[in-house]
Amino acid sequence: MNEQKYNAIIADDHAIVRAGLKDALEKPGLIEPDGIKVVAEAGDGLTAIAEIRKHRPHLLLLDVSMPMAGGVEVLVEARRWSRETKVVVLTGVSAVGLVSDLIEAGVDGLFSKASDNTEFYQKLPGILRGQRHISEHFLSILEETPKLPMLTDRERQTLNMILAGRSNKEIAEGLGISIKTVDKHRTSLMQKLNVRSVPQLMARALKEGMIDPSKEL
Amino acid sequence: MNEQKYNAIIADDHAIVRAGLKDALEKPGLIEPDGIKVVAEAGDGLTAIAEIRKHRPHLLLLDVSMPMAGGVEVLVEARRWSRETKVVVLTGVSAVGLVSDLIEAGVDGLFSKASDNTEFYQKLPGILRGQRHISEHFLSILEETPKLPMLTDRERQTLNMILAGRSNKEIAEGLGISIKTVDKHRTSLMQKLNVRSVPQLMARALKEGMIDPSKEL
DNA sequence: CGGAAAATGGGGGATCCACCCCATGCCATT
DNA sequence: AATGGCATGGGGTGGATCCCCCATTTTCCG
Repeated sequence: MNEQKYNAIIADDHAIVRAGLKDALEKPGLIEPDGIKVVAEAGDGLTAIAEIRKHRPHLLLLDVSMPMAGGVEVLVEARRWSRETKVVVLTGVSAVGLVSDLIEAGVDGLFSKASDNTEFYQKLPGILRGQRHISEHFLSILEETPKLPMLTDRERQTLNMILAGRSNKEIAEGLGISIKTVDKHRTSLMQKLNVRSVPQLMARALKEGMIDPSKEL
Repeated sequence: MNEQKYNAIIADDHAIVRAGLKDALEKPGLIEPDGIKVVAEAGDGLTAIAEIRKHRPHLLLLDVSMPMAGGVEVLVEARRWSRETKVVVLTGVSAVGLVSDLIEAGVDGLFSKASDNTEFYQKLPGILRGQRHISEHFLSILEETPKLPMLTDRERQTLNMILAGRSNKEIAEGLGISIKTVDKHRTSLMQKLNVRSVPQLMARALKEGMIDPSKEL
């Protein structure tokens, strides 16, 4: 019979990812000597929550982007119904807000889908025994981004107009100030965000999810 | 000994997906009686293209959303350098423009990451032998025709790198062509999209939803 | 085969941008 | 009163861009 010490639930909207994770978990010797039994899978957040209430597993492998309910919601619900379950989140996105939300919600493990799996394999046993591990990648992200609240009013205004595709001259006319002043704000912006061109600035702002379409002049 | 009849390259920005796919491909009896040998993996588009030029494999498993170069771009480049390679695309998104682009570019197989893998496993052998299979899911999507401006291969390639925040010079180096050619593609792009600057181009691409802001570095 | 479209690359010029210098006010906190 | 941050501008330089002109080759399609 199976003498597996731990069981787990996998929640991800991609069947291929679930298959790969299940294979890794259940393979004896890779993570646990006897493997980890996968008792349920879920392709959306609501199913994930239902399965957690039903099985109350030792481990929940969770994707952040899922239909019906995202990573943070499922994490909170998992905590409500199964306090002993260790929740490990795998994410393909590294938006600052999401990462800090997950950590504040008390996630037990946080790994990037893009990075090498060996880190994931190595840390999982410790997490099952009560340790906590956040991938360096996310820690560095959190440290490198107290830059957003450092934006001044004018800089934020300018940034939003840049993201709307307006040129220096158009922004100057829109805000009723000189082109040189806009240039100054833009230069400060780029320094604070550590970029060297407008396209890079836009790409960066998009990646950080700092879009605010509801700003008026 | 391993007498594997086919070899393959896997391109996906998520290591876990690559591991799962590699496992499935190489497992004897699941897809091919002797399994399919995975000769290389790539985590971004440029690496994928380089590996294709190097190995010229029978099969390329390709993700659509990757850093440096997206699915369509890699597909086109794969065709350029290794015409006999069968290209099978796995996608988590089902944007109409993307799907039609892939089909027009001559993709050999198109499957959804979210759907069950059995369809993928069953159809792969036929694709390796010259058949073509587009998942029903995408065919139904194509019924509702969109109308996006017709972009050429190079233009689309250039557009994606512009959206990543790269300059003319960086794009030229990345694609191995002259700055002037990149400039020409960019000019054509802006004419077709009716904009007059890169920021406007990016803003437009945002509005049309032809960009994925939630991408990891 | 022939033509069209795409891709490649170059010259040149007007404009814009990135980034340095500088100064003047206006506020806050100290 | 003073220091510092923010916002406002100007001058100037070098580089990048935008957009014309032009040419060649490759590729695709009827």
